[in-house]
Amino acid sequence: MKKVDIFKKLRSSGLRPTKQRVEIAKFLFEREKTFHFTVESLENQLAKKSTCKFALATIYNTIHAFKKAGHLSEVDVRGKKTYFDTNITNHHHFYDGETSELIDIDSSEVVIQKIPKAPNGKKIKNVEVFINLKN
Amino acid sequence: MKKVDIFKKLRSSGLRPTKQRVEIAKFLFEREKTFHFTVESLENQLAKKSTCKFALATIYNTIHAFKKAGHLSEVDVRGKKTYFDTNITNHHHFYDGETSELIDIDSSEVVIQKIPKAPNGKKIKNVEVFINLKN
DNA sequence: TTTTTACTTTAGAATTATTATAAACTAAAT
DNA sequence: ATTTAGTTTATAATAATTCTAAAGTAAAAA
Repeated sequence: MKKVDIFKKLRSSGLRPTKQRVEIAKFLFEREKTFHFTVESLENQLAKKSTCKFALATIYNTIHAFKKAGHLSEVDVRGKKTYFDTNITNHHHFYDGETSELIDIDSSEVVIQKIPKAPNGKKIKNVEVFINLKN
Repeated sequence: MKKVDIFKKLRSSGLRPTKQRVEIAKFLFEREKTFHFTVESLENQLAKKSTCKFALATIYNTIHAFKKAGHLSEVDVRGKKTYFDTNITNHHHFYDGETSELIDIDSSEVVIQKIPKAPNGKKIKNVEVFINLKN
């Protein structure tokens, strides 16, 4: 992902490209593969990688703006912390309860043959499959 | 569910049948259909239905013991509160984000044709399907 | 029974993740 | 250069949950 795209992501999220936000955006989007993170893990890694400081509130605000703009998705995981995913395509997850680790499953890896129809007046937004793992 | 079964549930969860615990167990298990609840909703309903008082800690402790013993399951839902389910069979859920409502889907209503194999050294514990709803 | 022991309840404090606030700061428009 | 509108930050507030320690209760022992 190029610098230009980082700026595009920020603008399309309604965010001015400040030092902190550019660093966050680069950290999230300037990589080959998508990944999962929590605000806590993001804070730790930013603290290591970057020279400037980040208030927690800044990280929360930025992440939420990205999410609202569709550049990040949130993953349903049991537990206290919220998990985010830079993979915004339709996909599924393995979840390893022992390590609290999430692993992406490509949409094509799961085929659902039968599904109930939505209840009265509701429509199906999307279908998410969680495969819980054990040792 | 008979009184005897309530006591069985308590004992198998390692809990002495105290007044509070019996009331909680009756409220959860003495009904025709399974249902979903949060600790907050449970507290409210117990306060209405019952004569005795319940400390929050008692509700949390009791629920956790039931869960540990397999008499309750926890549902993965995005959000702050934890949802519990008295349906402990393998099943799936509709989730209505607008009303925060969970609806059970019987296992037989969903047929999965293809699924990836578990990663290195791990096994599949179970597969949960979430159908997110919109209006 | 009574006594003893181990487990329980409870109110309130502590913790954890997250969100709100308001003062100092900075980017962009004028 | 100055103004304006948006930002960062430290800290306070909130919300769900867990911990704690004192007072209470069920079950076991005598």
